[in-house]
Amino acid sequence: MDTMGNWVRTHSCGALNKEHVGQQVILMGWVLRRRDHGGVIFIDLRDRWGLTQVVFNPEVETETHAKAHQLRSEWVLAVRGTVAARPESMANPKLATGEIEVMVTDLRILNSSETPPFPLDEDTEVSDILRLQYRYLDLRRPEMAANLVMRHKAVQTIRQYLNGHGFLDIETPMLTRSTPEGARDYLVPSRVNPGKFYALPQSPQLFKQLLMVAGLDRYYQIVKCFRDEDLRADRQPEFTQIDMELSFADEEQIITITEGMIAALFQETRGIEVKPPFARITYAEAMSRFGTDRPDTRFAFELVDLTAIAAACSFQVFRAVTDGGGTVRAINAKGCATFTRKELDDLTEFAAQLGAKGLAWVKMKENGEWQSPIAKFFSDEARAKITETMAASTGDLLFFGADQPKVVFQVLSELRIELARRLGLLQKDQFNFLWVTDFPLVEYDDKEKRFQALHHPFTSPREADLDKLESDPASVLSRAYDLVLNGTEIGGGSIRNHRRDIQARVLNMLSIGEAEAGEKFGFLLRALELGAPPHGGLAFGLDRLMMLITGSDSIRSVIAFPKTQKATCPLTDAPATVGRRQLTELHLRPDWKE
RNA sequence: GGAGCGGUAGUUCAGUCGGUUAGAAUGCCGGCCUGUCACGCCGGAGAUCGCGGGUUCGAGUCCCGUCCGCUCCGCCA
Repeated sequence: MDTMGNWVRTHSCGALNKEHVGQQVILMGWVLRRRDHGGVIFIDLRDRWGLTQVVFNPEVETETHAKAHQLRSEWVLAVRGTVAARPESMANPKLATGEIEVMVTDLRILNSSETPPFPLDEDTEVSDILRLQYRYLDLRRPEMAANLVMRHKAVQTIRQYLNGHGFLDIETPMLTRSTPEGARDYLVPSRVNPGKFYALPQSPQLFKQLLMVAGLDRYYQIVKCFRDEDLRADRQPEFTQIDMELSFADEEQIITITEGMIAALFQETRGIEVKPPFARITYAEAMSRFGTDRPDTRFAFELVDLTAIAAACSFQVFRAVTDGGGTVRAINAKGCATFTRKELDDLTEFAAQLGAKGLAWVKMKENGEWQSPIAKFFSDEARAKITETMAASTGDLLFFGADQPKVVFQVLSELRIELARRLGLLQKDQFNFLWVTDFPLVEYDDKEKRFQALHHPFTSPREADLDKLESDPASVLSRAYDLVLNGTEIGGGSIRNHRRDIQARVLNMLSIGEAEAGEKFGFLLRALELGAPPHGGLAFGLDRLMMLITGSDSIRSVIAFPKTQKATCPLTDAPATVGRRQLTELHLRPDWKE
């Protein structure tokens, strides 16, 4: 094994090209591959920036060549040599450095490596757990490194943009107290306050509002947040938010500033021009047309309301639903009448898993004829009416959902995405942004028998709806807005309640009593009494944004050290048990049971 | 808490109806090779079939339980 000695790296492994021919260089990196011809030996040397072929020729330097025979995958090298142009026929157009190679005169072996537990090439799909256990090897793979580089660029772009718009980057506490409503908290026991716990923040919501009361006017933070809930491909227990708050701004100003930030982000990371202003849709329209508050608008298959027609038809299944206050909606899968029976059975099963009792379908034949298990239950007129309402023509495939609205919306909204997936309509390079506005302030929770905030309890109601706060809570709309990208919610925010009296009425509406409010966030309510300016803001999910920007299927691909679905870290083996002494110090009982 | 899919050599996978010594590719080790670029050729080593139990003359294969991974529902914005 050698040391670096006085060698200083002159170039990265991605830097050299024809212009460097003849120069003496020193490269350092890892052995990606070795091609040992007995005589000449080729090594692909890799670092974060790229790949350079370095050549050991016995005629150039016999001793160095002999030393190079022992090199293996992932050994760490320093090589000194001369940049040589490859003959025309031997250039490798797949490589950025493919027109040159380095003829090595001196080799220093900085470290050896055992055979890696999995190949670091791009061709093998390695199991997730192995990748996470050896994440430092996984991150050597160029596509993973590229994701982290892209994330770095994104963060720098956002900081630069917000700094330029008068925002201050201000840190807020990680050890704080449980926020009301939201998700389950991660708790941290306090040693010096026996029996008491901090909570890790689900978001800096209350602190950023206090910063507005403090007069700091514009705040942002790229900050870790924590939620102790079950994981998904796009959900980790700790994740990063781009958190912002502005004073003296209304929805329009916040949306405009945000759109500029997103445009800069896509320009700098992907070189993609996205043109504000983004499309907008109200919550009510989104639900009615797409069955969800985060519609993917890259494809059609919109929901059509057939409740009125169904209520007047003779099909008992539909009639029972409409008589029971349910809804009947359908989507027209244009040109999908070629679906096989098996595909339809699969989709029916898919719908069943989402709670559908069945999934009626109609294949459109010539002259408006229906091929469908339910065709016989409809009169000619009813069929004609539905065909017309659905704008259905020969070759189309109709799917019907009949149930309570919640079920129908969920089933059909997921079905449209599944159809698009099967038809290859989900183009990863198409970016459809959509603001969703005019959310209801609250929704009724059947289990808890009370209204719950759709966004959070500090969201302001629309001024026009203020007089309905007590009389008709369900009809009150909020000043909240979400930004949706290709069917994924990437950000959301609202104008907050800056007036103490209105905040009190909202809390009252949410059945949060004065005592409870005072105990949990009395400090915020007090701040509202001491000159809180009108303010609002929003937060973006950085991980989700990066997932979409990099075209990844999971946010795990854009997080350096993510957790598994059971929220463990195979690399560090967290979470782990701790000793009795630590528990005792924290006033926790060491004899806990399942 | 629930549903689905998966777990076989270092890795990625195959393994039919339960039946001989569990295969392939790649990687690894050794040998040969001076222009390859996923180098090539020859040879070799390498398996707790996730774990536990059961059925059977016989289990990678069937049954039960359990652990782990992934996707989804619930949960979560």
